[in-house]
Amino acid sequence: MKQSQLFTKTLKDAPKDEKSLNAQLLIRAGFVDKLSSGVYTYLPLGLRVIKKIQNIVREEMNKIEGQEILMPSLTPKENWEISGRWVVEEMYKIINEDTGLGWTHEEIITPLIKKHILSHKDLPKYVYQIQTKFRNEPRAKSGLLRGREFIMKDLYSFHETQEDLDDYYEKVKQAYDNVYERCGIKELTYFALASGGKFSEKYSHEFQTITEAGEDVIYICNKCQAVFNKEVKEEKCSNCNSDDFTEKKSIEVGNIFRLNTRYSEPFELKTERGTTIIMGCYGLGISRLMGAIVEVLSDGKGMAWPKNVAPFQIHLIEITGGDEEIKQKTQEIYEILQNKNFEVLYDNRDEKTAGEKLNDSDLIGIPLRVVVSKKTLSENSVEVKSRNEKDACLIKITEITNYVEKFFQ
RNA sequence: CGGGGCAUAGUGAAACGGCUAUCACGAGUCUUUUGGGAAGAUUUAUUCUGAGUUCGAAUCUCAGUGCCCCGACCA
Repeated sequence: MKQSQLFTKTLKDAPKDEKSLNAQLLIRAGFVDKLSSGVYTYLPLGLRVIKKIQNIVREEMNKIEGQEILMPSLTPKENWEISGRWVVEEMYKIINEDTGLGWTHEEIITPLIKKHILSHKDLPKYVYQIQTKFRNEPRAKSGLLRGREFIMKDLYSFHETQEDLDDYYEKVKQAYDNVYERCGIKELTYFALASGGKFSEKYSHEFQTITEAGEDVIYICNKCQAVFNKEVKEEKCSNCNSDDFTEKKSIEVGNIFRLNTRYSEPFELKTERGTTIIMGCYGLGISRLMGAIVEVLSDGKGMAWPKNVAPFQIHLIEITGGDEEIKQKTQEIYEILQNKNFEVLYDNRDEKTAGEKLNDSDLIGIPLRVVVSKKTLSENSVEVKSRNEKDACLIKITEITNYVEKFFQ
C-alpha cells in the first residue's frame, strides 16, 4: 500500500475532547473516526487491525488495491436529512417497541438450537458469531473500550452433562489465553473470578488486562496468584486464605460463563430423552481488545502494534531529497517485499520531510521500519528498526528478504 | 441517570459587548526543499442550534443539542 494513496492522513494534534489514550492515538493516526459518542468508523488502517484480530484475511481485495472501510450502523437523523433520505422506508428506525437491536443472543440461539438439535447424539454443539452489538450505554467512554456499537465474538456451547460443560469451559479458557498471547498482551492479562451477574450462576470468569484506562479493579493474591474481581473479593483469598493482595485497575477483554439451564429451561430446550440441555456462553470484544492493545502497548511517540495484529508488517520509508534514483530503488525494494507476500506500507510521499515521515511511522506503530536514503544506498543498504527497539542498524539490500523473514518468524 | 466542564475553519488555538473574526498546522495551486514536524506566495468560516438583551453579540441571558470527565449502571 502506497501511503500517498492511503485514506486517511495523520493529525498532529488529537481532538481536544479526547482524553483517553487509545482514542487520541487511533484518531490521530487515522485508524478510526468518531461519528458520535461510542460509535466509530473503522478506517483502512483500523479495519486491517480489526480483521487481524478476527483472523480473517481478505487478500483478494488487497491485491486489487481495494481499501475497505467499515461504517457504523447507528447514524444520526440529521445526516440523513441533509440528503433527504430520512424518509426512505428501507432504513431501519427503532420507532416501535416490537424491535430491538441485539446486545446479546441467548434468546436467539436457544430457540435456534431447539429447532435443529433433535437428538442427544447431536450434542455437544458449539456455535459462535462475530457481530456488531448495540448497547444503549448510559455513558459510552474511553474510546473503543466502551462503545454503544461495537464488534464482539460470542460463542455458545450446548451439553448433555455438567462434566462435558466443565471440560469445554477449560478448552475455551485455553483458547482465550492463546488469543491474548497472539495479540501480545498475555503478560498483562489475568484470569479472574468474577460475579456471574443476574443471568448466570453465582460465579463467572473474566480475562482482565491491567491498565489504568480500565474500569474494573482486580485483586491478585500475592501468595497463590489467584485473581479476583473487586465485586467478589473477600477479606481472605478463597483459594489459599492469604490476605495479601495487589490491587490493579484493569479492563475486561473477555469472559466465560456457565449458563447451565438459565435459558434452556424457559425455552424448554431438552433432548429427546427429556434431559434439559446445559449451556455455556463465552464473549470476547474484538474492538475493545483493539483499544486495550493500544492502551497497553504504546509510548510517548505513538502505538506499537504486536506483529500479529499490526495493520502492516513493514513500514518502508524513502528519504529521497528529490533524487529519483532513490525513489526507484525504494520502489524496487517495495516490490521485492510484496512479492514475498509481506504486507508493506510504503511511504512514497514527496511533500513530506524526513522528520514528518519518521514521526508518522512512530505514531502508526508498524512493527518493522525500513528506511531507504542516500546514506543507506551509498553502502548498498537499508536501515531497519523494530518499533520496540531504540536503535537501528544497516543491512545489505541483498539481505533484506532473509532479515525480514527472520524478523517475522 | 446524578454531578462537573467544554462548544470559533479539517485539527489545535486567539479575539474588552465595537473595524473585514486572527494565527499555526492540515488541505489546494506555484517555486524551492527531504535523516526527527521545511521556506515564500496564494486559497481555505452559517463562531453548535433557537430565542432574548443591546445602536451593536463569538463575547451577556435563557432554553435546547452535542462532546469529555467523575459517579451510578454494565449478560
